[in-house]
Amino acid sequence: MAVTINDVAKEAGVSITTVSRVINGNYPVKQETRQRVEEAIKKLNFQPNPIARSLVCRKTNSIGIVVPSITNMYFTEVVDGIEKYARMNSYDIFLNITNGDAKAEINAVNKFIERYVDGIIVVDPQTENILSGFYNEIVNTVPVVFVNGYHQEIDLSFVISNEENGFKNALKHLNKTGHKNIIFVRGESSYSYDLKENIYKKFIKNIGSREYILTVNAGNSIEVVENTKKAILSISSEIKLGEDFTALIACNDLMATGVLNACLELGIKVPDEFSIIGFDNIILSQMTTPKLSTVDQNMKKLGEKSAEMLLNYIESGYEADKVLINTKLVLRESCRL
Amino acid sequence: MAVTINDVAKEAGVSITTVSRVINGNYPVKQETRQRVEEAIKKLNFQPNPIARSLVCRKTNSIGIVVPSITNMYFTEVVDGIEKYARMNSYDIFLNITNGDAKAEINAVNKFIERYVDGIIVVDPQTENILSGFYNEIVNTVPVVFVNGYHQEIDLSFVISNEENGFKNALKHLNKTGHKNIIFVRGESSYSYDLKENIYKKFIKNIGSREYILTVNAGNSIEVVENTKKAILSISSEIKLGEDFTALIACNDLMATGVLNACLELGIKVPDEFSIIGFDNIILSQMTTPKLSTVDQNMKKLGEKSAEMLLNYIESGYEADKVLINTKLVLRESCRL
DNA sequence: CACCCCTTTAGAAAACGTTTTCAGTTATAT
DNA sequence: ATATAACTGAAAACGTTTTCTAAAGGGGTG
Repeated sequence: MAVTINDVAKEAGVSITTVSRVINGNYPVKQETRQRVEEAIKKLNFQPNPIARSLVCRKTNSIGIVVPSITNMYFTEVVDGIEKYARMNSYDIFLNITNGDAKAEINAVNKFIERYVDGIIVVDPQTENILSGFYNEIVNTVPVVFVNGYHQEIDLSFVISNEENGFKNALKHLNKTGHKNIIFVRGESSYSYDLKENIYKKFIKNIGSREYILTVNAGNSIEVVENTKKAILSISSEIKLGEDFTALIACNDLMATGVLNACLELGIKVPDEFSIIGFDNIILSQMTTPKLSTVDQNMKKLGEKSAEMLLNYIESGYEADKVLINTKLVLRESCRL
Repeated sequence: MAVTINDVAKEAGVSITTVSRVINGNYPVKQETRQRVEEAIKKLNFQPNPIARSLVCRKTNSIGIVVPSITNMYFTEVVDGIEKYARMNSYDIFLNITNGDAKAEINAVNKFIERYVDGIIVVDPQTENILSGFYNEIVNTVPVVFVNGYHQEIDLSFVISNEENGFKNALKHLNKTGHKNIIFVRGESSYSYDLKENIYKKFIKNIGSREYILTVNAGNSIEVVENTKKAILSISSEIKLGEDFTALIACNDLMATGVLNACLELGIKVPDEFSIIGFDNIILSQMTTPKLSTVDQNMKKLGEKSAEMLLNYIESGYEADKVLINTKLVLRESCRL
């Protein structure tokens, strides 16, 4: 069927060894011979079978990426960053979506290992899998890098967004522009939510103002927006938005959008009467009216950086490391300037 | 390093042939022998090397998916559908993002073929690649199915969303709920936009009303929303929204969102003064206030169906075919009911 | 009962398409 | 002349599946 190295060798009148050498250029071949081989390759349009290659070299030039969801604009940008970097460096990528299920995540990783991928990136790993030590074993077999997720005192490789910094800046901005009482909205349970809540509490205590934490039910992207909107609507009788509290900071842009939708429905003017700041800077944040002020996590860079680390590990060996990606407050229209 | 079929054979005291046979169950093996082998496999935790397997069987149990963008909620759901179906049937998926570049699409397909994927799904193929005959050659090598895109008189396999039907229904609904003058907004050039424009024109002529076609510049998702908003804003002096025209139908939900944003800014009440219907039913359409009425394309099903077709081709041989997926008008809050 | 034929079961070896090791020959430099 | 470098090929290796060959067992026939 397909043309093999044997056909080329025959055509050029050399051994397959020589053909292999001119292909890989890792061994001296006489100029004249090389030329003959190259002509044969071109003439027959020969392309080395990567499978045969993989078998002997134990290298597949592929990486696996496991991600909780792909209908989530956050992850989508991370994956985009990974894909671009990987492809630029001629790695192909396998995709596996786990729906945030811990078992599914483990299965995905094991499947990738069986497939002999050269490396694995896990976006937002399940905390229990990190803590169980599962990955500490895996990492002896194949390099793994994680994008975000729980990483305290864990000897694994992470690319982490500097959420503290960005979140603190958002809080500061709100306060600097005259807001004292600021609502905090978070989801049910996640390392990142806890992190932000702690910062929020400390900040509020520092400026001596009133704390208000709203926890909304998780779910898919649509549900997050919906649930947040409902939650805001339901507290709006108990608490006067725009008076008792004049600002709100949300753990992500979906929640912020939900808040915005609630304000629209309640007739509360954003940002004139009420300021909102989201987090992440997903594309949605530029599709609302007013456009959301938010903290840019640079998901694309998170993805690129994780891919860069992974490829380095593949080439030069694995060694646990953590790299921090800066976040940046981006002021748009949903808060005072 | 890893345990091979040889280790198992030695452990069980049989030949590798026998081990292979109990693994694949394609040849009679004495009950007792089988048991011994199975125990050895379990004891050593043997997993056949898929690469060696691929080399001899010429089957990789993987499919390639090429998609213009992954930060586009439309494609994202298609990919989600494909991934789920493929994984359920134990195929792994390779992902390649082309950014809508025709050359990149060709490269992606060629790369996948070099990798010996068992099949390829191309989402929204570039019309020029379809017309050039490129794929008609490819299809002799490996099955390919397309999701949407140009498909007139083309002898290739498509899963197509029945856009005509859904679009017509949306138009009818608008007219039935008292709208006569309806604006049509489309992007620059695409088979699907042309299709809808033709239906629109015919419909408007039929009901004897005034035609107004607004073409907005393409770009990424954010730009589409933005450009549409600007376009609406700029025609709003020339044309009285809510008076001259009381409704609008857009070629996709991003455009519809842009329109909605413009109305919000202009103080035009949706749907009381102005009705909007989008197209696609991407998640964004449920995140706006009011929620967008739209035509559901069931992208997930498009993905699933294309994967189903592809796997059938892989098992039973390729044969060009077209299957139509129904669309459905979903009425929410952005238009009269 | 001996013989033959067929079925069941099993292994040796070839094949898949590469890379790499080993051995060897020729040319070049000292 | 000799050591070294440049160049080449045969064969082993990677880990499977599959083909080919064959032994063992069972049942029917003369």
